[in-house]
Amino acid sequence: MDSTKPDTTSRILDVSERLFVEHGFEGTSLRMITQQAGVNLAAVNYHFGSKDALFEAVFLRRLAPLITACLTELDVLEKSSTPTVEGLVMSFIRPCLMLSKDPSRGGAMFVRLMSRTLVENHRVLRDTLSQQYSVFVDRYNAAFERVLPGLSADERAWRMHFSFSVMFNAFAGNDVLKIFTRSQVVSARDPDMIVKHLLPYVVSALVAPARG
Amino acid sequence: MDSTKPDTTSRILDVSERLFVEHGFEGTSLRMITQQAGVNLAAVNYHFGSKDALFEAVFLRRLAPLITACLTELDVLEKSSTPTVEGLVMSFIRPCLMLSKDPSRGGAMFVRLMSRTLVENHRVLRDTLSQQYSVFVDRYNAAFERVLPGLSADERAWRMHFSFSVMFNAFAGNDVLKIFTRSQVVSARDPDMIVKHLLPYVVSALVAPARG
DNA sequence: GTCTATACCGTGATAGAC
DNA sequence: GTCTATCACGGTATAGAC
Repeated sequence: MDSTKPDTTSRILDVSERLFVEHGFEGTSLRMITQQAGVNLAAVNYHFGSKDALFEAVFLRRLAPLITACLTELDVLEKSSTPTVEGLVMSFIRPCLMLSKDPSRGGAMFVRLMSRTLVENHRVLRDTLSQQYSVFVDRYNAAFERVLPGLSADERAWRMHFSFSVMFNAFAGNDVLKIFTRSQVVSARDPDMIVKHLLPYVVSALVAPARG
Repeated sequence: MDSTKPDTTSRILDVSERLFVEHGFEGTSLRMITQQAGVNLAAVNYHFGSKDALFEAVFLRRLAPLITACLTELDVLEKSSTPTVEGLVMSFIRPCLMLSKDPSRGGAMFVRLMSRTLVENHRVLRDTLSQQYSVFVDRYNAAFERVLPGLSADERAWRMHFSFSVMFNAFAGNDVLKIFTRSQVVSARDPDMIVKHLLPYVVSALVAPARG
């Protein structure tokens, strides 16, 4: 029918991404995917092995370039002038914002799906991610050690843990208890908000003097 | 068989709580619950209406007293000496820690389930919670306004939003990317960690001077 | 009112024909 | 590679016994 028809695997990936973003993992059935992709129900299990593995494939297709972008930002930062805490945090935030502005790579909704999945520590990605991207972890750990020399390794680890936690939560846009922001229905996914409120919050906590 | 046999509704509630904590919402089937509770499969839908409503009942049974405990802490705080930011944050943390040490009310695992559910903005509780506990929101909003007079309503709202976000995430113990704490397998649910690292982190970010 | 047995439909997965 | 048929399991609804 359609002359521009990619192969089965690609069609499944594209349709799945859209549906996972719209309805979440549990809310998307293999029958929805295969129907909209115009392929047979069994095709998913043939090409990917399982629904879990399909989700992992959809996820990693976007995450891998994002990780690379962050590492590139780190490279630039470390080779230029003296790095700052704010610059370091932005080296993570900026690629996330750029991805969220690029509909061809999933756009804002995918950033939200990604953050939600990470925050929720989704069963499907638990083991895969934490091991595959140890480079990312090591690089940021070393970078923060340089800009926060006054902190012990423990203290620095905890502050980084909390910081990434609150940033991913902001990207996920879950609003926790939907509290405290009642006056304005402003979304935590808004890029302006991130630069204006999230960045200062995280930086303040990171640079606070160590307690004796 | 068992002479001390509560009524059907209570047995379902108790068994459900344990299974939800152990296996999560999706991982717990009605057939598991009814089998272990020694009741018929249809009993859940008869007494609660649906699996969703059952989860809500399990959840609210523990959350309502927790909210009350927080409000009581706020009462004490406001009537005594001048309240501090640290005292205010502890008025929320302390009841959570006490609940986590009381196995008869669900214990640490329930605090984790609660936090996970809130962080994940679970479908089942989205609407119920945010409306039912507006008192909680208003009280903390007013309390923070007193101890952070230098902030605009917007700025204060965002900082509170981020702070509760990072605290619930810590209680949920998801470890985000399982990063930065590799040396020690310490858990974010550990009470000592909370007082030692989480509290200072949040307080630092809250009390940071407003940017002109 | 309470409880039981059973049927219904949608889910992910899989074996086997083509 | 693809398709059909079938499976076990999930939440839910209901008729009917007590």
